[in-house]
Amino acid sequence: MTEHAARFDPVCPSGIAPIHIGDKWTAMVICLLAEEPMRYSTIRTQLGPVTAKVLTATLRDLERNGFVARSEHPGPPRSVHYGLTELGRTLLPAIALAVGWAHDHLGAMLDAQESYDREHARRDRADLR
Amino acid sequence: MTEHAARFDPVCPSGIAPIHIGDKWTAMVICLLAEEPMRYSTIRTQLGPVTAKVLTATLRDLERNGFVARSEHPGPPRSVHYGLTELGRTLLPAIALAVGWAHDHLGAMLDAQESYDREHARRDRADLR
DNA sequence: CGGAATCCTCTTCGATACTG
DNA sequence: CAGTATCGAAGAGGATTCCG
Repeated sequence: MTEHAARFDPVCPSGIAPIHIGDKWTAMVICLLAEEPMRYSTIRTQLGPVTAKVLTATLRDLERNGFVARSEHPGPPRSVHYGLTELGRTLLPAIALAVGWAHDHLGAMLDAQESYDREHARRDRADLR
Repeated sequence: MTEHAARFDPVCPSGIAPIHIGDKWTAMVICLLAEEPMRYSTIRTQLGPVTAKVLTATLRDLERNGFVARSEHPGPPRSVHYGLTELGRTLLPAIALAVGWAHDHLGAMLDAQESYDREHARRDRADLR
């Protein structure tokens, strides 16, 4: 079954959680490519709101680090496929750990933030007098 | 035995590796506090080249997330201690995984970078003609 | 001693428009 | 289709100075 819509929640915890892989879109790209090699425009569609510039920069960085391999098929219409390398697969446990941590402890972290912010809002109001 | 000099290699891989915990100094602070609670100035000395502003921001963020607890002992001279909470300790496996990954695969990643850069330096020179 | 205030630079991300 | 070029906004991190 082929998915044609974005597959990542816009409020996905990857921006909130304290464990990060690469930069903003890196972990999501790796997760996509872990299933199967994929062409540029497919990655773009699946990710949702990422600009071509940023996606290209992300893929270039992944390629430079040896995590993904790029293969160009001449056209027209031409297509460029990206796939995870063996080295790239070594990052999957790290992503799994990050997801697991978020599942287990993100709620506690958000509660702590709320308490902290509430406490310091009270202090700030008190400081005004 | 008390250490009075910085304990982190200035070229520590934590800035190069693709797995990050929090921001620049977060993982190192957590590693320090994992051994024992510590006062502000001790953390500062152990970390080495971190400014007061950035260390304070890092500790505030950790405190807000519920990862460290702050306890103030009035003076003079006053002292403020920071210690890991139970929630904070849940991040230790993530740090261990990051360190383990770097130990196992960082060399391969750096080799890939070198090949990539060499390859693209050749291409760039060729493109000039 | 443990910060806070201010100023600065560098990088990251996104929006937009254009191209082989 | 798979990018590149340019611009601008925002935040992270550091240097410096001052404070209770």
